Amino acid sequence: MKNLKLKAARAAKDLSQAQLAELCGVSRQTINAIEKGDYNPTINLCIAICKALDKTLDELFWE
Amino acid sequence: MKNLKLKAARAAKDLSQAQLAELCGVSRQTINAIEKGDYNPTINLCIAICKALDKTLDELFWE
DNA sequence: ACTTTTTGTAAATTATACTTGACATTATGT
DNA sequence: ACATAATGTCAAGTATAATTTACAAAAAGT
Repeated sequence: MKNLKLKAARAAKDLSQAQLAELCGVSRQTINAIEKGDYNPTINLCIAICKALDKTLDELFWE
Repeated sequence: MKNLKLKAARAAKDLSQAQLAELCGVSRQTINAIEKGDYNPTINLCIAICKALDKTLDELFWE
């Protein structure tokens, strides 16, 4: 299941997947895979993504 | 850094590390390591832990 | 005191998150 | 139409989350 909340939050900040990846210190493919929803990132990466997008874990990764 | 919020939430449910591990489908050592704080669990495991303890991600894993 | 449960910790293995590099496709702009 | 940026996806490699087995040390119970 795709993570549309993440996709929307990234769009709201006008960031590309590559730019968000840079901010989080991971590869573009990793961000793409998370948005696509076909895997299971670590909590530290989720936190880095949240901070980059000014969101909390519950806002982006809770059902 | 130890995850004391997790430890407290588990205590509040009167669950041992082994019982919580069972509920989450992981090993006791994994729960121990997360409480001890020396590593980086996946988001799916964090969510399983939250559900077992009736907490949200922000309550247990957000600083 | 003794027993039992719970916790802390370690080493070796397995599963999987994440990387790099590459290419195709879709959007956006001029 | 053409160029460029952005996204989707694959395959092979590396890093590390999570497992198993095992043992020692606290904590809790009787």
